[in-house]
Amino acid sequence: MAADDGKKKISESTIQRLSLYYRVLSILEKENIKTISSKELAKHEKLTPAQVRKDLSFFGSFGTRGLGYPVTELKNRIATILGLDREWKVAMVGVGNIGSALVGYKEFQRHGFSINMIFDNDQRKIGSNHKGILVSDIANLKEGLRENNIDIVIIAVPATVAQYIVDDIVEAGVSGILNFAPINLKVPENVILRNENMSMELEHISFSLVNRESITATKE
Amino acid sequence: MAADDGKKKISESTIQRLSLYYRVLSILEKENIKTISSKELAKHEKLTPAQVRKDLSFFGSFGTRGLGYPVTELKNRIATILGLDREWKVAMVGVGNIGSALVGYKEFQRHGFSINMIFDNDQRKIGSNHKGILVSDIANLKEGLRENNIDIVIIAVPATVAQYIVDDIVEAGVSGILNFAPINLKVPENVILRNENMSMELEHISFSLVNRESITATKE
DNA sequence: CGGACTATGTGAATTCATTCACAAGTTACT
DNA sequence: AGTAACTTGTGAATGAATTCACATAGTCCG
Repeated sequence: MAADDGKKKISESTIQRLSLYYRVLSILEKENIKTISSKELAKHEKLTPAQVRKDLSFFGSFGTRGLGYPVTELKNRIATILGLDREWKVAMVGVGNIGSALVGYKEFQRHGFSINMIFDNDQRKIGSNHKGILVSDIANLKEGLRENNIDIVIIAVPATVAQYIVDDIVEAGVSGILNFAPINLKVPENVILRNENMSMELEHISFSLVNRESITATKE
Repeated sequence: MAADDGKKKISESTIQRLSLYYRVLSILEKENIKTISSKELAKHEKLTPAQVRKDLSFFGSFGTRGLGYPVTELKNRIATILGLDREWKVAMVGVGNIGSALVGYKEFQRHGFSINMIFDNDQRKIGSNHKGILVSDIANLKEGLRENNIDIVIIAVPATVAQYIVDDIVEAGVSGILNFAPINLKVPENVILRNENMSMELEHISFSLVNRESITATKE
């Protein structure tokens, strides 16, 4: 069971699916369901049972043959794997439309991400209170992040300035960044950068609708 | 049905990357750059030149050997492929934190997605104006979507009610749905459903940070 | 106009991810 | 205790996506 130090390469998609499992398991736990099979779990997220088992097997063997997986325990194990068993200190840079919405997004808190700093460059916002958090001047970004030991920064600023801000964040020693600006940012390779591009999903829908039309045209 | 005319199967990730190319090309066009090689294009999004060429080759051959791709033309071609050369009528369901932010999100407009209906169930919001759009009663969802020929609906409601709303949307004949609620929704297979799960990316960062620690610990 | 470059487009090779299939462990029931 | 029914965990097989490598086709410049 302690086969941890072997550097297995876990695929991106496996990690994404762990998030999904975690979500489902949380719901099942609330419904007081004690045990779930890979088959059932798979059905909840439209995956195959084999995939569920393979994903989990990268991290250990959590199930009982003939029975399935213990819901609460598996949920907790996944929480540990994903690092959700701790509180992450998060800062938001930019409280425009998106930034402001994310500060109030309950789902983040629920998973252990607590946003407790906000930065902006708008003089009208600086010093004001946003959902109980004081908005700091972005001029103090670097020191602010350092002094508060921020783990992760969420960037919700215009694409044009995002790179400058990232540079500061990196200099401040933060090594997890979630970027909402629609641009590809450069960071040193020891920094984890993930991008959230909301237009992309809409464009995917658009693509699918257009390509589906040939089928629709021939009538159902 | 009829349309099995040797249709190439385009992978999810190719489509995602087309969005990225589109984004880069738009910027290049503004910078008045006329031509770009697969190598340069790849560099902008940290991909390989071969991947860029392969992706594009699924849709035709747009480049000139020895020179590269014509920026504006390629951009327009991709727009056509992705269906961004038209105006999509979008409705937002739920104007809480997230919904409200997305209604004001400029990036959507820029890509041809114009949100021109909003639905909510909160009496205090119904009838009010949100960034110039009248908030309608969600009780009228089905008729509203039909009457206004909505193409795509964005769901930003609590997970607990999301499925009911999706059922209505589907019944209204809408066949593109972007879901922000953290739950897996069921739709008929002719409906395009995509999910945007913002916690997922944060959890990915969290995972990477935790797993990086072992490396950081042993290395330098 | 010709030769040196440059860069595409694409089958073939390779790498990576998913699914299959089955031995092995566990339960439930008689 | 024996057996039928489940379900995991995992190598092996399959399938998908990425990268390689090169023939092909154009550019550029003296």
